[in-house]
Amino acid sequence: MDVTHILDSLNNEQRQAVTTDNNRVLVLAGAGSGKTRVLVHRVAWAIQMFGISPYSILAVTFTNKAAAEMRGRIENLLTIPSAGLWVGTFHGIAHRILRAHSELANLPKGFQILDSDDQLRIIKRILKDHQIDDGKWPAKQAQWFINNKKDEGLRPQNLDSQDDPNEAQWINIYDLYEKVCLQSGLVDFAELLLRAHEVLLNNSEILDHYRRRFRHVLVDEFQDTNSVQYAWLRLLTTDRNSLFIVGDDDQSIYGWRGAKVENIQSLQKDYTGIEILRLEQNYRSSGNILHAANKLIEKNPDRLGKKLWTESHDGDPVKLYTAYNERDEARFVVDSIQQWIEEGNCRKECAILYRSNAQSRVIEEALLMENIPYRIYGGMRFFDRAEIKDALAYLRLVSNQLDDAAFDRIVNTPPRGIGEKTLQSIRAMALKEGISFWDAMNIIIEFESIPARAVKALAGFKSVMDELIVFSESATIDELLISAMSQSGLLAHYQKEKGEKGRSRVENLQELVSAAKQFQQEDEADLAEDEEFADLDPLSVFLAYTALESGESQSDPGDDNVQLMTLHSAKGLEFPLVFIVGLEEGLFPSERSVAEPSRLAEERRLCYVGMTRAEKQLVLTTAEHRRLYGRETYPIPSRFLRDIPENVLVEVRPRAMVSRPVISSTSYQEDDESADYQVGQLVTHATFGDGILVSYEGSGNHARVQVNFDQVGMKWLVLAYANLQPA
DNA sequence: CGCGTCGTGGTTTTT
DNA sequence: CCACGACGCG
Repeated sequence: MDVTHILDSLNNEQRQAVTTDNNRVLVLAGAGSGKTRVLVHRVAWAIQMFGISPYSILAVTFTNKAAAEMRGRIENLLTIPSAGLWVGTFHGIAHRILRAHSELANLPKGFQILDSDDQLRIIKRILKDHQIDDGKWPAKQAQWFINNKKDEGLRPQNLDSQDDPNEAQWINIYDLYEKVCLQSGLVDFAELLLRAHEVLLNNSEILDHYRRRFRHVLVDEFQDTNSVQYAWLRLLTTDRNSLFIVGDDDQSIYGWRGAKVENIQSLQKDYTGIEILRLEQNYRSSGNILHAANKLIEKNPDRLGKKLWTESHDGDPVKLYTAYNERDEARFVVDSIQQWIEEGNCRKECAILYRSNAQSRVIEEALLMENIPYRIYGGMRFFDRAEIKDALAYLRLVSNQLDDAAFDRIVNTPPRGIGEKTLQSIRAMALKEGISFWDAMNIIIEFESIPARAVKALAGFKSVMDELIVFSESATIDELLISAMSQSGLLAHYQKEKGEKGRSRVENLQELVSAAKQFQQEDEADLAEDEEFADLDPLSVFLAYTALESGESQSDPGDDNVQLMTLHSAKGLEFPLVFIVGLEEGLFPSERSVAEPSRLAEERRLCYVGMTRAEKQLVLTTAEHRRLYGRETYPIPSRFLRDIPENVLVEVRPRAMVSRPVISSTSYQEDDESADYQVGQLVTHATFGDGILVSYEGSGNHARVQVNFDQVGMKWLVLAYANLQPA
């Protein structure tokens, strides 16, 4: 078979990784070195060259987006069908395993997935039910505690409070939470992984089955794996399985949510003879940008060591702009983008990256002012919207009447006269008898143990649900959804809601119906292709899909928008022009990380990730004043700026205007003609009156100043004509 | 039950 | 500063 097309486009390092005979491989791949490419080609190589069945391959990533991309690229390379190939996220695969072996996992057949929102609600309810003081044990923190322990593979019974009553209470909450989930047939995200691991661990036939099936396991973004995920991989791969791992310790930015970079070291210990290959040639950034990023990351201790190089030219130096304040910073970024566009480039080639979401606001305002369209990444997921979750909760309760979380959500949504009092009776009975809310409701209706009006309201709800349950036997998912939305009055409820908000909610509900329809046609068929999953209940599978998939697949890449996102969400992306804003101590690195070396190192990696997103131009900004939480702050420039060598960094703000030099510098010197004016200075204009000079651009006769006038607000003036007088 | 007021807290995010 | 959640009133 001709396999040259698989190798043709690869460099030597990449080719070596793709074709190595070793069945344990760790590829340390720097940013922009083609790491996913290597993984994809390795799969194609194995299939086409050695005739390995796609059936025996498991490729794992972290996000649905990455998994979809990987699958697409593999299919493009292959000349044969990829049937049976498992490409997915850790969570998706764990979920499939649990569905296939729900009895062994001790889960009801129609178990459902709990998203973090539902999880928090359940915890809040537990705290209420058991009169635990929310002030001393906040629900958010309990959630964090539980998820952390699960990520570490720890159950309540594995935990020891060491006689610390505080700790004992956390463990107690965790324990109560587990019982509620189990009783309701609910599984949270961390539980998916942990329970799948336990199923494999405790059932040797199942474990053997998957070990034999997945002879070839490949993992992308390995530096993001947590303890359970690693244990899971360990369990699945014996010395008869091949393991191909791609990762970059310098891009580990998720330590705060349980990711363990140390897993890369463990790998070398646990898999003897593992071959380590490095991909160091970068195909993304021009020389100066890469050099700056290399120098920055060099400052981190305990790196596995990698030095990226490129064949491309030096390109532009990295630019640094010291803004007067956050609005000046935003204005500078927007001006630069306008200039970029005037030079004939696209808006979508520009990305503005920030450390925290709150920073986007000022930038948005500046973009709006200039009518530049933009898109913010990482907002709310489609399936997380309240109206969508309401509609889905009806389906969840239809599918599984034990689901107390779903019951709780919709019993009075839309409002139907079931108040707090009635709910209290239901909860109290459920808690006392150890039964579900649904069953408790039925008993209360039967014995009419509450006021007649409340009984009537409950009975109304029950009859809607009963009808839906009957209808679900014969209906498709989209039919059931339409029926649920109209019978319950949910659609009418949102249709009544006035304004833009109500309109978009109704639209979203309609969108949900089409998503269900589409799912029924496509995804379900995909799953049935695998005989192990052919007999799954379609409704449960659809509901799981809505929990695991963000629903953002239909983004419109065609639109030419400036891209705004956090540094975290920029990972894996690339843009010709990148701005990283807010490079100030306390903001980036964030205040909460500076005291701890390991967290500081992670911040530095985050900065490295941001910088290596840039292809042609990288612009960094820092502000001398920043309004933060309503207070004016005077931050000092980020330490990361000092790590960038001067010979690749250019300050684009005239020196005369910098009230405090950021970087001692041989960089770029404007003539000092206009040094009469300082930012912050009071000035007077013949028609506008008094104001404060807040910002400055250019030099000499072309210089423009921005003045905030007491009477007329912010104005841009050309210094040469403005005839300003110091006030 | 819906709306208004007061109070508080406020990295990063995927599944 | 501003967004969101907890309370209380009509």
